[in-house]
Amino acid sequence: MPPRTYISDLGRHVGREVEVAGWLYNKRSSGKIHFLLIRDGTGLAQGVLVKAEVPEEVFLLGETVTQESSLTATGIVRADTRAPGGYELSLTGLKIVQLAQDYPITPKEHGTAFLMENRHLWLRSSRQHSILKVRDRIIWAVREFFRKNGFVLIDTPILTGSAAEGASTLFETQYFDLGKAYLAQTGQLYLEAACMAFGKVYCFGPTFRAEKSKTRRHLTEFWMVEPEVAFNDYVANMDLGEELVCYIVSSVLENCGEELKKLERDTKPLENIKRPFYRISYDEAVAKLQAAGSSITWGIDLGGEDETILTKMYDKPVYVHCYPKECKAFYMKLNPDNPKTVLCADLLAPEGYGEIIGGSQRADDYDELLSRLREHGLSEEAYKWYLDLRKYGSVPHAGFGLGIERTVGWICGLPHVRETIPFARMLYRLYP
RNA sequence: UCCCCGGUAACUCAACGGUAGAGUGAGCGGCUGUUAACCGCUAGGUUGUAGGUUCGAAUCCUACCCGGGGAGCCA
Repeated sequence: MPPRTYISDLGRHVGREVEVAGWLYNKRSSGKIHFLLIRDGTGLAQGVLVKAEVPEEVFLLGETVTQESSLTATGIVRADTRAPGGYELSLTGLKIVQLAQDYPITPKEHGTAFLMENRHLWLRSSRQHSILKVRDRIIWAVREFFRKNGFVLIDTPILTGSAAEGASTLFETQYFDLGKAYLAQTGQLYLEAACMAFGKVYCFGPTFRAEKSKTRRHLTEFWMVEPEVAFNDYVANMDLGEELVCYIVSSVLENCGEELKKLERDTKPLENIKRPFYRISYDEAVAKLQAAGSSITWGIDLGGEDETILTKMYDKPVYVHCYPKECKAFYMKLNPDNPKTVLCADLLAPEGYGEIIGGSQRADDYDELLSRLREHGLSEEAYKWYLDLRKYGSVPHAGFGLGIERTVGWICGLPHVRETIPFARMLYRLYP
């Protein structure tokens, strides 16, 4: 029996007979010669089946085998520039593991609604394969970055007893006899507790928003990484965000060149992602937007259109900091230089991809936090433990959340976040 | 929740008040180097649902259902 090999390793076996195991990606035939395009998850290889060179029954299997049938094939590895992947197999044997019938996704065009309905199969196509490999790399880069920089991973709860950011809509469930529980929309409050224990911490997990958002930038379930650092102010927080984003981008450029090429992503704008990024205050942003014709007035949040206008003025990500406090969550620290604003900073990705980071320095004074809780009409009892953190050795601290799917979408140059996660959860999609 | 767009063959679309059609996929046949292979033939439809207007509706009107995009909100 020839040795089993992954397609990505074929280059190490030129001239020798090997076995590959996978699925039929596509097939072309010319009567006395079949071209079987085989994928195994590591790559694509073309198997060439010549009538005169194999037993009759093997050649017939080449006619029978259908798109996405599972199979094993043996053959001699040859370098050939005509073949996708650079190597091809002169087939000596072929076995069908299971014969697929009427595979719904053909090599021709399909609409996204149909493809999303067949997401469990769509994952097999090369474009989706590339996107999810970039996602994998981004997640590894995030974990590497925090580990190298001395952060401790803290897993925060997904089931919580109260809303973290108040107004947003939460997914609700009944929690035994203790009443309603909610799916977490951030791990931040728990992370603040952990950063008082460990100094530098981060959490990384799924987060849930029951908002009825129907846009290319929203999912109801998405992944967010959130660092929190004791003794950092909002400026150091922006520094950390820049370092993280640069680390992610350079890791993708270094390791995913092939994937980005398949996605036809122009890597020039990504190669430009180096510190420092741009930083402007909310006040400056409003002035620039008004000059550019936006109808924004001081005191309201930037709209999607405003973000697009703003990011197109810059060739790198841009931080917008110190928003009016009315736009932002109760836990953000008031700006001592202008108490109408808070010490926050959102990072807008270039090329119109919008907000990928939202962060702030946190309110660390007991009385300030208490009055802000009351302003937002939140229960003091539910936040007792959170207030405790301001009673026992409170320190300045800051953190942010980075949205993984938006980051994947930006780096891959995709029009919609639904392709950046294996199984997207959206307003009208819970299947498959 | 609001605004805009759409729903015709398995898929992508055409037909725009007068006999529902093409390409792809599927099935059969041909072809020894194909690259979304190519060539020939065949099968495949209660036009999202329910009502209405009309001699006649895929087409016009109303309601509903299902999707897509955007607003708000956010990562």
